[in-house]
Amino acid sequence: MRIATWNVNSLKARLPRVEEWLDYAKPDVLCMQETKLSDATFPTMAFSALGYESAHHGSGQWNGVAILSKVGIDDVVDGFCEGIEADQDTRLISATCGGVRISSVYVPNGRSLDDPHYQYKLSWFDRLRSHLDTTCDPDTPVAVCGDFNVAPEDRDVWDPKRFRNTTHTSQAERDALQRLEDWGLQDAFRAIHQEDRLYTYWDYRAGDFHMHRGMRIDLILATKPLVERVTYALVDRFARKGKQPSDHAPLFVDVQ
DNA sequence: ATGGTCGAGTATCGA
Repeated sequence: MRIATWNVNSLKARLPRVEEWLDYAKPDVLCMQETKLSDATFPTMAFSALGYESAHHGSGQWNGVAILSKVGIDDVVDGFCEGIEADQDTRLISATCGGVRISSVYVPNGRSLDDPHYQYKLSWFDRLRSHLDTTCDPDTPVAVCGDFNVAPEDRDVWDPKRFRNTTHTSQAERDALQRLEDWGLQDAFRAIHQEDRLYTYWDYRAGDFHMHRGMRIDLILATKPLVERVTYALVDRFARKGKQPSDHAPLFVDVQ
């Protein structure tokens, strides 16, 4: 089973590239973020034509998350579960696919350390942890996939010095990510790859992609019973090249 | 040393 995640940065702008990628990468499950679509404009038929069932949670213009699946898509939940303060944005959708509880997450960017969105980001992480506490069991297969807008370690950004006193690398953000790992999630990509300079996001500006100036902020976090089944993991840099790419590359893991 | 691009929508904001 191949589980993938991709921040597509507008599914309207990206649909041809997503269709192309589904055709050759053949994921069983694809989590998408930043669809920037309402549920009414989500291209359900385009994906069903390729053999995928889908679930989308979006309000249009900003954010928006989706799950595509060839292995079933059951018990869909939009956003945080009951009992947790509702999110102002559409950043989380969860479903059970092929026996795995899958979430597609788009963690708030944070903007800057003194911006209210930074506190929103930290609060969002804590609510995600509470959501997992309430809805999932770390002794079962769970995958939380998406754009976390946090580089877990300094080696996950191209130049750590440039990221001091900015979002994506601050201790509070990394602590929030660690609390998800404390619950029972592991970085499935790192289970396979220990090398540096492996990124998932490159700014459109300044030729950052070609200069290898990237960040590893898209993650597949998996519980122990799932991460033990991972046989292969890849960031598909090919999808960041060519015509009208997203600024993120897709990431996937294969599980036995 | 700084900024360099996209995509939202159609002036700027967000990333």
